[in-house]
Amino acid sequence: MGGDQSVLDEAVRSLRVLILAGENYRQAVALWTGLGVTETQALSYLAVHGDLGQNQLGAELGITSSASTALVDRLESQGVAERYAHPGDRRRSLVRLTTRGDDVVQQSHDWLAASFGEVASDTLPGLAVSLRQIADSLRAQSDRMSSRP
Amino acid sequence: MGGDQSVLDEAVRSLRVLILAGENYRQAVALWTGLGVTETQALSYLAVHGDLGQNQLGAELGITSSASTALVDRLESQGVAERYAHPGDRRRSLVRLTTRGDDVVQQSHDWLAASFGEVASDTLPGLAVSLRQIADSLRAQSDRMSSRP
DNA sequence: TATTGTTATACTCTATAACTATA
DNA sequence: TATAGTTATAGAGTATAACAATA
Repeated sequence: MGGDQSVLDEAVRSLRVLILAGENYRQAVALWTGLGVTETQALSYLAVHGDLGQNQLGAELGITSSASTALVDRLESQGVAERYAHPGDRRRSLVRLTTRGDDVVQQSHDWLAASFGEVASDTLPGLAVSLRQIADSLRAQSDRMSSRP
Repeated sequence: MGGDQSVLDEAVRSLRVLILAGENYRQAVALWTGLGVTETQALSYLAVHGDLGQNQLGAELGITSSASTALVDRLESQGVAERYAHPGDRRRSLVRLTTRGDDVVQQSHDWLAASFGEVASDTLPGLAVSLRQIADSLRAQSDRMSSRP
């Protein structure tokens, strides 16, 4: 009867709305902090993955190495992240959050936490797992798409 | 013992990763279709909300009315959406997807559907509800943030 | 030779402000 | 007067390409 299909369609629709809400959230955080959208994405990546090489960070964000240079310049001038030397490879700069960058991340953490307010607390652990599975699959899917343009 | 807190923290972390994956997905769709990021966001909004006024669409995307004009100009020149007259208010232009715009949405629908591949099918209906709840709360939260800058 | 990052230049997209047309 | 959209101009952010330093 196509029940499976309509269930999947509904899930896709919800995911689409969530992605749009995430992009809206990103703009709101950027507006709130006075940073740009890409800057706040970078802070979020650094919070999740820990310190990254400058180009590695740019690759995660989908920008070129020259744009990465400009991005980290802005992050440093705004005091939310900083370069430091890679131990053992003098070509590389690693990037880490400053205390002020951590503050921004913590603030956005609280805002994200509030968005779970309507979710029943006993479903939260399973939901966290599902969100991560979707994120990982979506990332893999996007990378496959990008690799054959 | 802080168990509730750590469960919530883990959920927030998963949501953060999912938002980043969504932004990565957006870039991949833009690259694949040859459209810009904002264009593909607009197509997604039109798919979810149905036809919208030009400025209304821009407001959803967080851009100004002049940027909306330029955006819809691009959507039209690329053949994925089109203006049509509002019946009864000659100031307004409504925007709708073209057949080609629908094709883009359908293609991205399939990509999104694939990202549910690792989710157990019996959890899918409840998951769809949770995703929508999170999206709605996140959107409301972001609007609250934006209204006091 | 390959990799990491920087600089110079051009392009795309968006914001601000002034304007037209309609309600 | 207020609203929907357009145009002109300026600015932010990114891409491309050429380059320097290190592996």
